[in-house]
Amino acid sequence: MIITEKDGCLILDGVKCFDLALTLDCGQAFRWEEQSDSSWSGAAMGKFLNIKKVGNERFMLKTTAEDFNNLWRHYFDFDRDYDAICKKIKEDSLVASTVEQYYGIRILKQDPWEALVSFIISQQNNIKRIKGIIKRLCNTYGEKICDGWYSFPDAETLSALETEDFEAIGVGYRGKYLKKLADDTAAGKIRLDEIKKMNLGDAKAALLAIYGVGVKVADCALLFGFQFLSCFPLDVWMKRVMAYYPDGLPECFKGYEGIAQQYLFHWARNHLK
DNA sequence: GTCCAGGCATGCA
DNA sequence: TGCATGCATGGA
Repeated sequence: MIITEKDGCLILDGVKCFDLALTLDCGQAFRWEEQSDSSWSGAAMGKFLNIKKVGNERFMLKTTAEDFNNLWRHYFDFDRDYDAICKKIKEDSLVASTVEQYYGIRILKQDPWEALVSFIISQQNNIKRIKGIIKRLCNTYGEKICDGWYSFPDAETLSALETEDFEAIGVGYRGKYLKKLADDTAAGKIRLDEIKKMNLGDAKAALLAIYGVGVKVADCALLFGFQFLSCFPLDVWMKRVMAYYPDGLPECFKGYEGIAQQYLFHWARNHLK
């Protein structure tokens, strides 16, 4: 990947396996919005970013070199060889067809807190409504980053709310989960930074101990927020996909089950309605 | 009107 | 690694 600065923007060349719509709007992150010029705007880690595909393997990012190297490079996992991973998981015939149809899905390295809160909201909910709730949460309780964009509110901020305040932005019965999570995190009873240092088994057990977090929400948080690429979340769509794997997951997924899962998830939502 | 969505806690057997 | 049920909300 070659990085050049131009007119206050960054140009990335040689970026392989990166489709903006498939990566930013595939149900792993909920804050990215496509703009009228087909660029994508979003916020993460307290920063705003606009990114646009401007050529073959070429992208233009409205950000600084400093923020790119400190944050976005890691967020998009640009230093991981996704082509090699795709080649490996394509040893499975169903994944091979999904990768050819939807080539360019990457797993984002999101902030653990944002991922955990987002996937608690996601339970028994649909993606369109999840995005609306999270936008209201950020616009109401986040700090302003730039015109129209707010940070994801931290635990201290949310611990000042009551359950009714969460319900007022449309989270429904999940309000009591968020209230307790915010309180316990702000008080230091839940330490996401410590969970991030654990092995997968311990990290999953720690997340499952949180009120409102079950197996599915824990797996999504671990995959999208704690960088455990071997997690394979089973939601209602993936349970339908599992009919194609009566003998369990193929060996070629090993270590990258979560990436295979995201291709299969996208395929299922489009073909198994 | 009914059904469903990136499910979970609770109570019961 | 039991199973049934209630739960908030809004789009299809």
